[in-house]
Amino acid sequence: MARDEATFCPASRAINLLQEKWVLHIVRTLLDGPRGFNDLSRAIGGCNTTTLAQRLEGLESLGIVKKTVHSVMPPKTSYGLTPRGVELDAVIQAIDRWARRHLASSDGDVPVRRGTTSIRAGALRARASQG
Amino acid sequence: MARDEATFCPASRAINLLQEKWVLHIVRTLLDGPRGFNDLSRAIGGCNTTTLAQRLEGLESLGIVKKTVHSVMPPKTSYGLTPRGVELDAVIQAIDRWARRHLASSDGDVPVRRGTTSIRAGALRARASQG
DNA sequence: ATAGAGCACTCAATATAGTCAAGTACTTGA
DNA sequence: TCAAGTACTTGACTATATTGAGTGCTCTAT
Repeated sequence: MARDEATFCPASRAINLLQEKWVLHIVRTLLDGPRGFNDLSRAIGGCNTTTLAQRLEGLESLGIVKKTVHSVMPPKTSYGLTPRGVELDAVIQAIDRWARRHLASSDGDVPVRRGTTSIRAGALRARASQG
Repeated sequence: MARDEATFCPASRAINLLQEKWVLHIVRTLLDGPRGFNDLSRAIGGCNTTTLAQRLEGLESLGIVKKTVHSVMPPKTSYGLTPRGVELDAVIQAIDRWARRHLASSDGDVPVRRGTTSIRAGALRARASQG
């Protein structure tokens, strides 16, 4: 899209948002219910706390995630989805359906070294060419 | 997800794929029909040719994009979606529906400096707090 | 009382991913 | 011959993500 479309087209802006690393993972995990910071971190796995804190702050500022600090001792935090966030369920489900159809039969031992599965040229080529 | 889930859960792997920068933009653009390299680059906008070439190669290796070299003079290349790629339409449409509901009313002048809209802490906070 | 563990982060350094500007090698048309 | 279009590639640079450690709190066990 041109600069104009990037800024004015809602779909483009949503894509820009969802393509941020870990955002979809966070939403997917939170769809199962609210979680504390470390709990969420473990559930997602692979995403370090620095990045997670950044993403959570960003998502909160967009009204997708709601941070709640419980006034108990010790003070506990929980992150949950707002109604706006819950509606991303449709996106996650569409991804899930696509994945079941097209990724389910692949073998599982993707050579992930760090971070997540990358599609950088060559990384998955040998593997993908099997299917 | 734990290392196991990251590798074995199809949805997680699909998310890892779709969160790669520009992948969703490429798919969305190609949904309208095949395009040549420069044409696609212009249509997406913002994505430089280096990254585009990498993404295209990765997506091709995953059977989502099909590269066709036409034997004309000068030789023209066109990138189109495979059936597997076309099925991502459901994901794009889900994103589009969500975007229309939640992003449409926002003002358009998102402070994009380079690349795409970032949700890094603070970048959109002031803006998002308006809605 | 002190140690160890869990919570929710933050920081600085480093690694990786993405971008920019330019260049390659080709053909077409003026 | 020159400018422009095709489809990329290269190298330098920058933005972003990750690592590993550390902070300050509380709770439980010894």
